[in-house]
Amino acid sequence: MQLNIKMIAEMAGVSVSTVSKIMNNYSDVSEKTKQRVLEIIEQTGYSPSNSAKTLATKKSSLIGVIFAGELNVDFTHPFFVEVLNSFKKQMGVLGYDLIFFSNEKFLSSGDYFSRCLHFHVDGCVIISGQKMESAIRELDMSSIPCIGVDLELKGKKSGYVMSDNYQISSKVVEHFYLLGYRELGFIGSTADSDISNLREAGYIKAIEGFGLTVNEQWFVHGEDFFEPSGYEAMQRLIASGPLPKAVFAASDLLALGAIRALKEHGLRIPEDIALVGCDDIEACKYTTPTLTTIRQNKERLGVLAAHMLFDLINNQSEGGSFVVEPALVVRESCGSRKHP
Amino acid sequence: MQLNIKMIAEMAGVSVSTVSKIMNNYSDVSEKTKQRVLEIIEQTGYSPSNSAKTLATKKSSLIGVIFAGELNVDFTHPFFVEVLNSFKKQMGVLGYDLIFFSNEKFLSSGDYFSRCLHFHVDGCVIISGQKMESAIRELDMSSIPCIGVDLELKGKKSGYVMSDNYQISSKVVEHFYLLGYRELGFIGSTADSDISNLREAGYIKAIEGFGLTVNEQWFVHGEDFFEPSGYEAMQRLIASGPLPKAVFAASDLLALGAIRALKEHGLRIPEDIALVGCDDIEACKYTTPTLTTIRQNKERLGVLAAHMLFDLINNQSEGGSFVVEPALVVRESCGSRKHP
DNA sequence: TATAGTAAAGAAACCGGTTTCGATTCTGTT
DNA sequence: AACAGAATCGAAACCGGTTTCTTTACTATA
Repeated sequence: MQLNIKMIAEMAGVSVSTVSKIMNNYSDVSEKTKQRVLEIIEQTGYSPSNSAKTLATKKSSLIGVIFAGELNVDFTHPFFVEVLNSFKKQMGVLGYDLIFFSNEKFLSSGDYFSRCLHFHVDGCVIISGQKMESAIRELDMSSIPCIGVDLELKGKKSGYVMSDNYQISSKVVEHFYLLGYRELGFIGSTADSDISNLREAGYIKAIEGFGLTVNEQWFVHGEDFFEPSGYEAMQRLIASGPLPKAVFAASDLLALGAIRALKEHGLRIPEDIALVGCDDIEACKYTTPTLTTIRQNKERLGVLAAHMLFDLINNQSEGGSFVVEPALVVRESCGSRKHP
Repeated sequence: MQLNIKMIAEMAGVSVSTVSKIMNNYSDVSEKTKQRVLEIIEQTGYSPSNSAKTLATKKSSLIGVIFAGELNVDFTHPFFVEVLNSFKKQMGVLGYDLIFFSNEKFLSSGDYFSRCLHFHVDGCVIISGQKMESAIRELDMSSIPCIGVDLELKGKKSGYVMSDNYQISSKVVEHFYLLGYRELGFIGSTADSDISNLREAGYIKAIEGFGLTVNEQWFVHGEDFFEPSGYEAMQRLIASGPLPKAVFAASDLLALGAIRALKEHGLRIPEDIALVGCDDIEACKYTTPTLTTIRQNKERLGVLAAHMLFDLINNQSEGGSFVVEPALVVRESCGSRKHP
């Protein structure tokens, strides 16, 4: 038989209510009985049933984690997974556990909202590089506290965290500029992605800010943020005529694919073309040449997401957003000498 | 107000019990009322409270996921995370969701068993490259169905999946042998790790099986399975005298670290020393030279783990283990020509 | 000593489901 | 028409907690 509150009450010779009060720090219980009961709880290792507690209080201490968007983003995604890791740690410290919703087909059109109700989650975090689907929109607009990671949630009980994408792009352009590169290209994603669009817009703005001209021929797009798209995009760039001197890829995986394509064509990095990625995933350190990239502070993104969600759950904030400053990580893929 | 079974019952003009019976496929309910109620459920999008259901049935449709061991293994681990991904997908298809236990300090000595009871999980999966801790042992011996990934669980309601580590090693040795390498080294981990020990034992056995001699000077160990340990282990190997002609690293990350050390010393791969890793993580494709490695069928490991756990939960099996066959992935790090 | 006020504890309703068991209605048979 | 048996449905107890409200015991004050 499972240990329950009634058994604890009997062992201590008190009522069930008294035990409950002790576990929830009510004040109307004498110090003496409190100690006695706590000792029994300690000895027996009693832990109250989460279901019963949730049923009674409508609070579950559970945070729902949603990988939104069509496939693609899951535990194997090198960027999100690090944010998630930090988020999980921080949420654990705050006393919450994480529950992951399966988004398999058999779910009625990925109805995240009703799953949140089903599990009585206190809040949830939505991870996605893609534009909003309607199921997410519904959740965003609901009364369930939500935090988006790289996803702009606007609901009254929602917020989001992301890196400063404009600044990402401008740091890249500045780096290129100072090294003497003037003919700049871009590899983005056509996936319905706010992130890609923001980075591209910022990139264009920064180029113009430095008084350079934007050549749209050097702007190509893969269908997502993964390696094969980068390969394929660079193939097109190579095929389409004279190359830019430097290219910014909106993700490291895109850059990795681009490297593969360049190598196949016997082009040297950075002598023939310089390259900067984005995300600073592990693999950047192992390529030849090693990949200059933008480091997003994933740990901080996770911690911020956790704290924002906590505040939202406890009505201590009104939502909003946090933007985290990126950092340029200089490695070998842009060379070091001034270019003509 | 939250939609609940009573409201559905009222709307349909039937009793609560009838609604419950319909949702649980009882037979003593007429087709007519069944259709009427189902229609209302459909329209309203009603989804029964998991807490209430769990409280009443003691089944939660939740699977606990535990990252065991001291830190180190978490969402960012390139191997486990892929197994987990496949596991999650399969478990989703089987109708379960995943809950991740925080293993933060504030938990009384990581008492996984009581957390399982707390959440009424139907079963759990334990992921770890390290030897058993007592908290895991307790869970293993309990009546809660458990599956270990790379962790030998022996309890009556437990099972495990792992790759055939002996075969991993023997495939590597065979590869070395056929390419003409005779002087073989090994980089393992001193972490209390069954995996490292199994691979090392299998490696030695295979070397002897080919009639070669084992030189223990060429067997070095890092303190874990990560890149810095590989770097540091290779440093020691280089410092300690004449090098072997080929080295098997018990993980790709160890191999990556070894590559870094070799490059720093101006040693060429594979001309001066050949290298094989293990796991086939993404990064293998991006190193120079690309890394020959052993591919573990992570997807299959995840699927097997899911099905074993499902059977265990439904009393359709007695536990046991599944061993998955590994495959050699030949890339550039061993060269291709026969060595003298 | 009587009384008011406070501290401590418990009874009971409630959360939203499940499940047993008894009641009622519907068949078909003689 | 009477009745057995099956089909259908609902009442109520239960799961393990929380919380309100009442009761009881104790303390302090006049």
